[in-house]
Amino acid sequence: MVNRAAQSSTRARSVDLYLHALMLLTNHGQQADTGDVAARVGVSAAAASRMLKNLARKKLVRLEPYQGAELTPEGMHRALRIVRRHRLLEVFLHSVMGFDLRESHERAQRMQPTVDEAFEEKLDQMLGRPKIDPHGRPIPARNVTWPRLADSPLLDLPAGTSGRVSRVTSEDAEAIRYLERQGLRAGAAIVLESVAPFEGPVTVRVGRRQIHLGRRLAQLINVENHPGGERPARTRRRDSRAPKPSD
Amino acid sequence: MVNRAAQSSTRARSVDLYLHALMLLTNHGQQADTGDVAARVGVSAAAASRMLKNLARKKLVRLEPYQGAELTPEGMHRALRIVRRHRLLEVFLHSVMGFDLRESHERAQRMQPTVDEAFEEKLDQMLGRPKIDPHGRPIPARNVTWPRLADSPLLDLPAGTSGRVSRVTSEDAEAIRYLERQGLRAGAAIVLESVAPFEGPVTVRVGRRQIHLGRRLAQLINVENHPGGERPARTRRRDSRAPKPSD
DNA sequence: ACGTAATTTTAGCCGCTGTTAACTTTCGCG
DNA sequence: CGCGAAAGTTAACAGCGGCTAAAATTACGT
Repeated sequence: MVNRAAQSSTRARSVDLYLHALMLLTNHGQQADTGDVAARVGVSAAAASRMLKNLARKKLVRLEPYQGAELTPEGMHRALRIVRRHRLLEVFLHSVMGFDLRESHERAQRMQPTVDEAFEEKLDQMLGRPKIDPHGRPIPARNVTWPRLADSPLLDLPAGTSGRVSRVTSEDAEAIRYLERQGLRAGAAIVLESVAPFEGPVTVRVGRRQIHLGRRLAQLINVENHPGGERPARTRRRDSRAPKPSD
Repeated sequence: MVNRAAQSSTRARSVDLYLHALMLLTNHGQQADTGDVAARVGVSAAAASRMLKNLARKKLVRLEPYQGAELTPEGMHRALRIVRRHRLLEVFLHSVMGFDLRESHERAQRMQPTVDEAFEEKLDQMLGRPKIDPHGRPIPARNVTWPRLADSPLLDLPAGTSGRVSRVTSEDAEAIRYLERQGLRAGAAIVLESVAPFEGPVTVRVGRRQIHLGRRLAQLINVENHPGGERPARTRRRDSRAPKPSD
């Protein structure tokens, strides 16, 4: 009748936001500076500065005052778990609940602290152990490593290659939507017809349409690998509709 | 790129816990006293006392110091919305995610603050607008009123009546499980054979089994109404498996 | 009826995380 | 090279919500 023990954990929420932000800001090797972190988390620079110091004290972050911060291996591990949960939530919110990308992101943010081991596992299972989120970004695996995705950036391929779009990865909803309207969505058959030199436009064929894209947009497109010369015939990915992410 | 506005609400969580507790403790008319509230929410009496004062200041609760408290109409309204969300979450967690009753309850508690209008509606929709939670308790309707349930407590019926179990309502998981094992679960055909006088045992028939129940257990059972003399043939309710609630 | 036990309330404290305002460090440019 | 703006850090404060301890109130048994 008494229901102690029911209240428990909504503890340690905001730490997660900072780790998540750091992960995204530093995953290409650089350090993240306080301002960027603050902006990403949505708090004042003062708050971010202090939190970074806390995280440093907890050995989750290596901090060089006035210079920047980066995750320690320990912090990286924690952050990957957070990213995994966040992206699983996004898949759920988008594909199952039907929220658009922006809303899915925001709700995932809010729901994050309610996800624990068990929930994460059931969610993963229920969603069919997705490898990518609704933005086309990879979802860290259960062992908290990045999954091997069987695709490559379109621009890494030689002209003439044909394949199937695996995902369109961008934080800019407009960009995704534009490509979407051109038929460039996950699953679409595509032929890379030419790549103009000097950062010039890229020409691709989608169905019977020929499309010219700037490098920035072309960069967003990934195509499935088809190791030998076989037809691209693998299972098709989740589609990515709707607007504005940022994750 | 900056993602302000993403952080927003996990605000005002614990208030909800107190309102929920008050709703349950007072819904039979009585006042709730501080100790009960504290126990239910799982905090010290001091914490509960102060929170009750806050709620009184906000006009959500009418408080007689040292005596007890009850919800104002406004508070009742808020509480009903909370209960609605809690129970929808329980249905989701139990029926869709597969958590047992106890876990569903605890998780619902934690997830509560992440549910807003839109989420509530999608959830309700996705679950087929359930009228009862996994404990057999009614889920307040969208307009925040108790739903009319087409059933009656078994003990309100005259001996000889037959019907179909609509729900077994209890906070005691053991009780539910015991009845479960006797075949007394939602959907089961049941005949009320006799009710012994002087608070004596109740005899029911389930299938070809005859079962004798104490009044306390018998009280938990509700049977569907079948207005005229028609066979009970309505759509079967969700089943209620698993253990320990408290909600 | 009265004193003691139980309950409730108040007071004071803590930790967390946000803010603004002042101070410090860095860095680019004249 | 030095200076001022920009970026980062520290300080002081706020509000929430928990806790314990002490004070206040109520309630009950003899």
